[in-house]
Parts: sequence; structure tokens; C-alpha cells
Amino acid sequence: MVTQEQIEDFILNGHKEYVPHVSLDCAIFGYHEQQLKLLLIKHKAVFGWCLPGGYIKRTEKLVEAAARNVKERTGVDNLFLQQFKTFGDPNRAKFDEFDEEKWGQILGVKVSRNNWLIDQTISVGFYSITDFSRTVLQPDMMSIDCEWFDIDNLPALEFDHDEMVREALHTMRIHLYHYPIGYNMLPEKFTLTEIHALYETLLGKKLDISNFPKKLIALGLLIKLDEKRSIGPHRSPHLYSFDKERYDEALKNGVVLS
Amino acid sequence: MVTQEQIEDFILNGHKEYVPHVSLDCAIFGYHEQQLKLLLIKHKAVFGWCLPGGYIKRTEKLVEAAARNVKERTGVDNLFLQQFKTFGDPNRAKFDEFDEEKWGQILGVKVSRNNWLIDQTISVGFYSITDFSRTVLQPDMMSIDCEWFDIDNLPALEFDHDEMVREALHTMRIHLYHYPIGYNMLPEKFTLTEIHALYETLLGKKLDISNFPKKLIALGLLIKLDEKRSIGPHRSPHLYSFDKERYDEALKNGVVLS
DNA sequence: ACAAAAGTGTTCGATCTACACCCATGT
DNA sequence: ACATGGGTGTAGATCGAACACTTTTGT
Repeated sequence: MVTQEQIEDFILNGHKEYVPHVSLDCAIFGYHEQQLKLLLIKHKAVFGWCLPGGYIKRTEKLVEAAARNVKERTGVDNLFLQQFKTFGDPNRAKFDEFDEEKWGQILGVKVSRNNWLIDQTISVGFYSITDFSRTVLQPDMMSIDCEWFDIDNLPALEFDHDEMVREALHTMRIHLYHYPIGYNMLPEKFTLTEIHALYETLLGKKLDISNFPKKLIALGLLIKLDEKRSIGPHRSPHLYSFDKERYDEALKNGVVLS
Repeated sequence: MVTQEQIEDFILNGHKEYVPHVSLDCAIFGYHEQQLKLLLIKHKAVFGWCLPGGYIKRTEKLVEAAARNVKERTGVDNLFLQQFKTFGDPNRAKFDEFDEEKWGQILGVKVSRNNWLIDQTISVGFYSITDFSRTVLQPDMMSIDCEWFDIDNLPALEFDHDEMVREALHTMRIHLYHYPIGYNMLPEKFTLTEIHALYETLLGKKLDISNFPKKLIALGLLIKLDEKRSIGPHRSPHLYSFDKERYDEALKNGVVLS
């Protein structure tokens, strides 16, 4: 739980702990049962929906700050996390509309026009993907809500976050062909149909079911287990798991999937 | 020419004009006659070689700041310019080794320990490519030298710039397959051998001469002209030029070359 | 036996690669 | 005519999309 003192300390003294003028924003994609969602937060003071984001501690690497941020919002650790672009247009935040009075009322502390939070900020964009059913959402101290939205039905976002989402989605979909994916989104043991559905959902398009697994199996990323799953009056599908060693190597060196 | 007053003003008041804590560094690749070079500057105060870089004016977009920087160092405008990664490790600049005395002597103005230039900085990396024979080099106010180095024979670089160069080269080579390239590196009219040599040099590997141009021509990026060039006792090669319209479209939407 | 879903196999065409070979040019 | 670099053509291998077909399962 965040106390009022913590909020005040962050607003008044945050620039000592964090690097001013630099922030990061995370497009956290959530997958579960063929649905693709995006995590958004509702900011206390500007009212609208935004990507979750935060500041970088002076002791942190960028990716560590992003991981901390994702962990705080979702409770989930160790995600696939990728920088996709850095945003720095001078008018991206529209601070000329800043209302000192309003911010003071809402946050319970006077935020002056020259507060470090109201100054020009360059933001580093990260994206990550997780299974949204495993997450426990938690708004940050500057927001009042934190929810999953269907990717095809997003509200208009504050700042330049619409553009960020477009770029994140674009980069994520390119990466799908160059990195293995799914380790955190599928159960330990899964069927080909399940991983096929995952790829289709993330890519937002159909993939031929019969051609799809060939490459993954040929690359040795998938291990066929000696187990099947019973799914009622139908043929029982084989279970597969990832070959973690090859998976991690593919994460590091990249692969080509079609 | 940069005057001593300008240097002092930049050091003492630069944080009003520029966004503090954020910089950019440019890996400027230079090509000419099958040689690939990289532009480096020699910093006045830390002595070693670095990538050229600078700060972002509070009125500038990131890419505008990068373009200004490249223009200042090389005199060249309108280059292919791409963000490749943002760097923010807390110890990337090693300011714990900062020597107030030394900096003061070298720069002719007292640089205090809490000067904005000595504080933690996140740097946005850009790369670009140009024909190095057309450039007119110019060190910046903080450097004493500015030179092209052969890409295979670079000195050790200051800060995290070795890593930046690796990442820039890697990204540039991936982009070669997804964007057209050469508009600023080749004469208005050029032969297939010339553009072939350009690609081989940038990629650092051999490409089959006979297969290479087919894709470019099939995509309509190249226009075969009704002219030839006389090259002594050999068959006269055809001249080609870029179809600027298709070229620009390919720049925007991307292409696939093999 | 059947419906439904899993999984396999095969064909066709596009594309890439390697390499042989022909062409043009000035001396 | 010949040496040299420019340029073309083609056979074989590889890859990927499409789709028909077979297998498995519980009722």
C-alpha cells in the first residue's frame, strides 16, 4: 500500500532517487485463451488511460527499471522484455495544459510548475508479453485504475501512447518471427493446437495449422512428450514442452520462423 | 568557429537550452570505393575516441537533434537516419573518475562536480550512412579531432561506445535487407557493379554478382538508363538510377531483399 | 458407426544458389 | 584476337502454401 507520505516524497524528492527527464513506458501484452489484451492504467491527474510507466532509478539499468515496473503492475517476474523505440517529441506530454490547482487537489500536495515531473521527458518504450490470467494487477501511486483491454477495443490514450502501442505491436510481431515465444504464456506441457492459437492471436492472423509446427519441431525448440491429453470424444493430442536450452539459445541468437 | 564564450555558456547554462540527462550518439558509417569507415571524435577532456554525439534541444524532436548533429560533424544533410537502441546503464559514463581540476584546465572554465554535464545521462543511439568523400569534418566544441576510421581497425572507445558500434552495425545490416539504401552513397547514375560493391561492403560479405541485382530491378527500385559508361578495354556497363518514388515508398513501408 | 478434432503427406509453384557461358570493348 | 570485366540463362535444390487425407477418441 502506498501512503500519502510516500506520494509526497516521490513528488518533492523523486528527482534525487530517479533520473529526471527520462521515463519508460511498457506495452504489456496479455494472452489467454485466444484473446490478446493490453494493460492500461488510469492516471489520477490527467484522467485518461495510459500505458503503465515509470522512472529509472539512478542505480538501475534500463531493462531492470522496466522489469521492476512490470513486476509492480502485474506481479509477474522474468518476462520477455524488449526495448522497441525511444520517444522524445518536445510536445509529447502537453505540459502547457498543466493545471497546478487541479494536481494539488488530486494528489494532496502542491505540485509546482517547475516540479521535476512537469518537465520535458524522453521516454524509452518497452514491450513484454505475459499470460494475463496469472497476473495480479496493481495501479501505481499516480493512477487509480489498472485494467486489461482488448487489443481491438482500446480507448484513446493520453500523450503519445497511441503511437507507442502501434510501434510496440509492430515490433512485437516482427520479433515473433525472430525469437521463440510462449515460455511464459503456455503451461509447462501444451498441445500443438495451443501454441498455434497463441501465435495466431499475437499475430492477429490465421496460420495454416498443418504447416505451423513443422519449423518449431525442426528447430528442436519443441520436445514431443510421451503423454497425451484427453479432450472428450476426440483424438487425444500429444503434449509438448519447450527444450529450454535451445529456447534460451534462440532467444539470444535469434531464429527465423518462415 | 566556436569561441571560448560559447563553450563557457554551454557548460554553465546548457541545461536551459538542452534536455539534461539525455544525450544522443551517432554511429555515422561512411562508404567510398569499397571501404567502410566510421566517424569518431577525440574528446578534449577524457582523451579517448568516442562516437560523435550531443544533446537534444528542448524544442527538437530526437531525430532532428540527430540530424543536426550529423550535419554539424559532416556538413551533410538529409541522410538516412535510424534510431537503433537507447543506452542507460548507470555506470556507462564512469563519472566517478571525473577530475574537476583537469576539466577546468582543459576547457578553460571551472566545471563543478554537480555540473549538468557530469550527471547521469541516458543516450539514444542513431546510425546513418553517407559517402565519406563528400563530407567536410568538423570536431565539436568538446573535441579536438574528428576522423574516419576503417571499420575493421577501430581504436578502443570511451564509455559504452564499443557496444554502441556493435549494435549499430548489427541493426544497420538487418535494415539493409528491409530498406533500400544507396541514395546518398552513389552518384546519380551508377552501374550494377557499383551498387553491388556497396552492398558487399556494408554487409561485410560476398554476394553473388549475378543474382544480386535481380531483386532490386524486379522491385522497380532501379531504372535502367539508355546510357553506358566507357571503362577502357572492357564491355561498357549500363547506367542505372533509382526510381525515387518507389525508393521513398520502400523507405516508408519497407521491402524484403532476399 | 459417427462426429469432431488431431495430425500426416503430397503436390505445386515460387524462390534462391551456384555456376556456366555469352557479350562488349580498346588495344 | 585476346584479355577482361559486364551481363544473361538455366538446372537443381530448397522452401512454403494449400489442401486432401488418415488417425484417434468417446458416445
